[in-house]
Amino acid sequence: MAAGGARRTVPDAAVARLPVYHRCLLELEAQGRDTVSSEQLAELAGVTAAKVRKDLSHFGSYGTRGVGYAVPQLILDLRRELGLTHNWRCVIVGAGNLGSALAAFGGFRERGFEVVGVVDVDPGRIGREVGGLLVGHEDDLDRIVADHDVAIGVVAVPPSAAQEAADRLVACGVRSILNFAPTVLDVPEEVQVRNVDLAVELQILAFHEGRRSDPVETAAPVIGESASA
Amino acid sequence: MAAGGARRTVPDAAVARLPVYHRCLLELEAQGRDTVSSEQLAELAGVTAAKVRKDLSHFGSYGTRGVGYAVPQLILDLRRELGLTHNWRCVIVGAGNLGSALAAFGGFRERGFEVVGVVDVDPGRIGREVGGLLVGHEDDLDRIVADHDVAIGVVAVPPSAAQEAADRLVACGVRSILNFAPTVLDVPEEVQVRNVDLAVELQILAFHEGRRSDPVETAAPVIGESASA
DNA sequence: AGCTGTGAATGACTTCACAGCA
DNA sequence: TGCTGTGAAGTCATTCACAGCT
Repeated sequence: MAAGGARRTVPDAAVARLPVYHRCLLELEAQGRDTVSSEQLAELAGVTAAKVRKDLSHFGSYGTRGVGYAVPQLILDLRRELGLTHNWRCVIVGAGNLGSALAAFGGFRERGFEVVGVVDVDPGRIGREVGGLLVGHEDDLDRIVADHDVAIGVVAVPPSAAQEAADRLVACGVRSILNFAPTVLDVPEEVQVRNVDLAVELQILAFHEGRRSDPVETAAPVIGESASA
Repeated sequence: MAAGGARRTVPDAAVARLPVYHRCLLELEAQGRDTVSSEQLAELAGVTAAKVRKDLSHFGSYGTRGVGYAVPQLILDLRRELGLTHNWRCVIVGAGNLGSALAAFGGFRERGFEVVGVVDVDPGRIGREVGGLLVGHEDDLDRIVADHDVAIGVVAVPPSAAQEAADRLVACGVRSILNFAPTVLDVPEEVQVRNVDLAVELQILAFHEGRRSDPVETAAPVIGESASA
């Protein structure tokens, strides 16, 4: 918890936005822009200008007053801060629809992540090729993680198998897990988990959608719209 | 955002957790449990007991003191609150790896969502079958949305095509979009967007992984990603 | 002038702690 | 007794507003 850790403490909310800034800056760079103001970057990232400035100030990346931020420099700073100066190796557990789609997704490599293995327990899937990799057996996990110094495990199995998949990853020494299974994983404290539950995302949309003037048989009728950025 | 209605104003952070409670309760129900305490539900959902109680209190779902919450009743309350009393129709734009995986993903239907169409612009994909549906042309979008009263559009196209896909959905009358493209969509104020950028999730993991001395456990769903701009 | 960086103010969310009911 | 529901306190995050550099 409060164990004396890193000096620079960046709020979680800010951390979640840094990758978005990074993405926007790459676009700007591709367009040949060499400076950008907090307001312009905010527009691109879909946030407020004050947020951009405060977020960037957290790790002391200084812009130039009267001008803005130097795009290439800021990209470097963000890359360093996000640990993207080297590629992170990932392994995907589960070669079903989602796991295969993730393995084949080209967007990872160019953003600093390399999928070095895909494993499954289903013999019908083992040996197939997805995204240029052969699907291995789950027992190969240990070797794959060790051989490639894998840092991140992706859980893309059905919920009933998710905990076991996580246990295996943890046993192999993986300390960061991206979990697509609709289950809360039980892992040791030093392992960080991020959950992406697609149905949850849809349900959140549905919640807001339901509070418009929707023909759902709810007790309360139309109530003031939300929204406004 | 989320200025909120007059009466029941549920904080965004709480809304993001309701689907998780709902999911856990379904598990409990399947196990035959008929009551659950805030502490037990918290354990399952990976949050604190106080959070559970406060979240549930927001929409006046009353438990029984000394006992806990009645599982079936609470499921009904959550279903009503989340607007899951009827199925939501969704359409997926983009029949690439991800779009196909989403279309074939069985987990949606059982959680209240039905994919009624998948469209693409690539002639090579049109006509193929994914998840029991034939991939249609993007020009069919209008008809699909109208015919099935689609409420939610899923953008699963490359970033360069995402804005156009969103524009089309909006033009068809869709007011809720789940965006998997790594781009900030520009949509009218009344349209709500939730972004899921897989590379961003990995980058957030990498950030924490990069600060080795200070492990962090993160289990919170992504909030603040929803836009209304 | 233009725009960043930042304390101070505001607002949102979480946790505490306990009264009150079953 | 056990557990919920909830004000109050505390923590975290966002916005404001302006000093200060270019």
